[in-house]
Amino acid sequence: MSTAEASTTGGAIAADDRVQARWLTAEQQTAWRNYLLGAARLSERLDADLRKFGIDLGEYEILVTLEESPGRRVRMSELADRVHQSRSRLTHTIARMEKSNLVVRTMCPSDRRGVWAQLTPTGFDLLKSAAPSHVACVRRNFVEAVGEQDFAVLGRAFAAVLAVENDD
Amino acid sequence: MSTAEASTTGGAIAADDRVQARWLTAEQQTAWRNYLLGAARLSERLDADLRKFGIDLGEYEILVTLEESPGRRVRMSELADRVHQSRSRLTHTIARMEKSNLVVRTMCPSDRRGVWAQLTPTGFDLLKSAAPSHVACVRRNFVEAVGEQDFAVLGRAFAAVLAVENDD
DNA sequence: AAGTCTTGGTTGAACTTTCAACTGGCTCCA
DNA sequence: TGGAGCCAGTTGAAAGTTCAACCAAGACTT
Repeated sequence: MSTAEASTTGGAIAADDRVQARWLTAEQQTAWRNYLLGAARLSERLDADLRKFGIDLGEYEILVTLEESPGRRVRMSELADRVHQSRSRLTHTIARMEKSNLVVRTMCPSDRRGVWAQLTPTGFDLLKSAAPSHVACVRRNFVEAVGEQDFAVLGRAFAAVLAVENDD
Repeated sequence: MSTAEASTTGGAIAADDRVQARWLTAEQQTAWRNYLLGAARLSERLDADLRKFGIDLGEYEILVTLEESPGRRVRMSELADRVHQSRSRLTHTIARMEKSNLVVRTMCPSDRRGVWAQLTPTGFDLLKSAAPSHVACVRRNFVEAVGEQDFAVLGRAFAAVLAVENDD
């Protein structure tokens, strides 16, 4: 990177207000902002697409995760991790989805604290009908927009983000 | 699965449920999921960092945008675009920030429909104190995790996402 | 076998975001 | 000059998310 310049991840703070720290270079700032904006737009578009089927991306991810799992069911806390939602949020979300008959909750026999979220036939049908449009949307707005090469880089990049050790 | 196989952006749908469509390859799926998960984790970490200062990423972006603008003020609807929030959401957010004295709203003389959101000295001070930690957090969890090279690619990639023409 | 600690999950209230309706000011054209 | 239509911004209720407190069951310790 070139030299560290005073700015607040962006514009210039008046000279006498400069702070001692390593800022981002102009290029890095641009990249960062492109990311912020691009990611926001992308999820807007995916949500808009899924809204036709009455769900949002979070719920779609739940359906996919369930569908992929043995018996089409997953325990709540594992599901929470896999779809990166808080336990509490997942409880509420699954409650809503249960009302729409997309999933059902059943007690887990081996661990009586546990609860399985299970995909229903209705949920599976919804997934089947939403998937083609959704995948097309991801391809069009992301994979193809970015290009195969860069898309692969992007995959690595976010794997690296995940790998950053963090004192959570 | 390696080549484009029946799946719901992910796992296998039973053979007799296959749908005609171009799915993602296994590598593309992995990349896509890394992105979904990585992006979620990243914003979690940035939010956690900013929470120390009593704001979230959305509010931080507002502060930065204002700070960078002539007179440290921007009209509501332009601000909404620049921080990719809906007009309505911005109204509520700015209302909250006004209560904390981070911004003030003033009538725009040239267009009497218009409203300026203006950064206050308090808001500016908060920005100054939050910025170093925030930027460090972005560097650590994103720029450096990903590496200079790939980070640049990422910038291009999301510019491409933004460039996808869309019948909004 | 009791005591404590941890884990899995839910609850409800507080807070934030979305959605649709609405006010009022600008524009343009007859 | 007076609509018709559009643009800027707000409003309040509904929907969704977060937060902290909670209950119940497993696990570990003695």
